[in-house]
Amino acid sequence: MTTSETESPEVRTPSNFLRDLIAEDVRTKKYGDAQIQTRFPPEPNGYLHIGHAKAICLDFGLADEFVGKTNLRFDDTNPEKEEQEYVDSIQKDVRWLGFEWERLCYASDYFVQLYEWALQLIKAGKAYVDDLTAEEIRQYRGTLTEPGKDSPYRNRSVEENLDLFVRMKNGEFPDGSCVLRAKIDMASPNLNMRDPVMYRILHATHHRTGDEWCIYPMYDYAHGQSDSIENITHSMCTLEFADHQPLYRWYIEQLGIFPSQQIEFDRLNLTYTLLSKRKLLQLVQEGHVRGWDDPRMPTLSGIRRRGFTPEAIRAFVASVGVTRTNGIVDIEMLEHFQRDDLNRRARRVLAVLRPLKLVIDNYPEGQEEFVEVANNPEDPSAGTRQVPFSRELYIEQDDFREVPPPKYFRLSPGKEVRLRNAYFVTAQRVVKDERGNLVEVHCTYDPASRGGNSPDGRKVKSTMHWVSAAHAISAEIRLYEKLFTKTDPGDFEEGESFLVNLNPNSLEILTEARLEPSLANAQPGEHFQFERVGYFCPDPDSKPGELVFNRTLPLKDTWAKIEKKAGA
RNA sequence: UGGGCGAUCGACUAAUGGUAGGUCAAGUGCCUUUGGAGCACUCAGUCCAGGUUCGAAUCCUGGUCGCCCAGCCA
Repeated sequence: MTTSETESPEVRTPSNFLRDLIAEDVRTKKYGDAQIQTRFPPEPNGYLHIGHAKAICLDFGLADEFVGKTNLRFDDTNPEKEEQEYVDSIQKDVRWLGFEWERLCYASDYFVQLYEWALQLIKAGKAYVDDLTAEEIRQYRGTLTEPGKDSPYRNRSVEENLDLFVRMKNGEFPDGSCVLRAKIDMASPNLNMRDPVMYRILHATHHRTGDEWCIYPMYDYAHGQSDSIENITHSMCTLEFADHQPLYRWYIEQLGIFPSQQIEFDRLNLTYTLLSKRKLLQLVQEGHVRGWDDPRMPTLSGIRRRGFTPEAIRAFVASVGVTRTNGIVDIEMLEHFQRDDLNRRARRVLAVLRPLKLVIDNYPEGQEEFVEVANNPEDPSAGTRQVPFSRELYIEQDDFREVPPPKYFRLSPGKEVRLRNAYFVTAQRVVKDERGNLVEVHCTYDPASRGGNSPDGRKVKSTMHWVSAAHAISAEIRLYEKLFTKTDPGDFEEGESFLVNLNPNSLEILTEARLEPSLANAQPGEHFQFERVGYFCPDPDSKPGELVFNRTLPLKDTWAKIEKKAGA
């Protein structure tokens, strides 16, 4: 059993440069016998979105693969934007995605250590207090093509810097009056090295440290050292931080602490999707959506409410891979993995979104029976259930045409179709109201076709879903379309904003839907396929007797394509 | 026009000097008690120009194009 012929043809996801790099570090024992340690470092200033899911899968997934550990660390160095609400939602979302952290950390846990290291750098002549205003600092920084010039305060004595910095920390100075800067090189072609600010004065209340501090470290001064404190071996971040890497290393080298290494990868972008925390915040604050967890939002809480699953998201992330090129993934790719997942697990039910009464003239009045229906044809172990059938039913308005267009296989006068798992019916006549609107279709059924097959072997072109009018329950159905009309929501004319690309039809609410009675006890967190329609899930807005369903995704619709092609 | 990073089917991504392959999308057919799913097939790519080599997506040289950086945000 050792020949290559008997090896199982296991499916393996192709490698990527991150995995290769870590594997190489493990092989060469770059960190000795220490285990691989990563971290996921969100700033608690907003909700996590699908883009973060990629980072989470990489940070946790790769560590896991190499038998390492991952910390969840809140990068909470800016009290003005951060809130406990975000801290809570982030933890919930990471767990929902299926990951558990080794340690829960906060950059604010390291404020004392960071402060002491700042004193150390001042004593070493590597940092100074600068009294320049923010505007002056900008001017002194130079431009992309011109070098900056030294601040007049750059050569203060160590004693003076120490005194000033301690007084900064003690709250003797107002916001913005001065900053602590690293003394590096004002002529560096990398702007990040032109004496970057290490600390600024912010008399703000921090969500964890309260009013204990009035000076707060900048990202660059906090991140690498936080990594180092936690013995992070591989600190993965997105491409835009590549220019920060020299500074990341500079602090670690000057301080002589554990040499964590930063590695950058490409951020996830999706068509028709906005993944900017600032703009998502704007959508929420200005009421363009119903909240961070609006099912149209790309936030993890939004797509969770929409009915997306962690399994599908993880499969999607694995499939798009990781490189250093900036691209934009087709949203269809995400939707494919979600349909694939739900197709395997979602229980099938019959539900009519836009009802049209169908009366079976030759079915005995007052009679009812139950037909057996498979809960999931993809999974026989899901079993079957009994669904009530009677003389008056509802079918989908779209499933009947008085004048059928070419290739239309559904019900029309004189045509015979199958009611799923029930009987063959043939449309006979229609009933209209005084304004000429269709209100009922009358048909006849073939009693011999019970279960959905005719003993004479007769074939029908179409199978349709239905619900028994007398037994059906009603529900509100929320249909979602893309939130934006453009592939790139950030594409707009001068003087406009991304809001012009908002899709006015992104939410449609249906109130007439009729569902099979087994759905009466559906709970949020469950997933269903409404046969022939799409995947749906109960919304938390549901109340007893007042069900609300979200459409996660519609089923692929070949007929819609045919119709579109014919119309075009 | 300083610095950094990058460029493979329409999209994402493999091939690490040796047959340019996979997934999504698109299209065709088969099958079907979901016009779903599934199955089969098709379309379609190495940014450009030179060079090295028996052989280049890969190495070298020179271009072109794209993204990022001038917060006391992260």
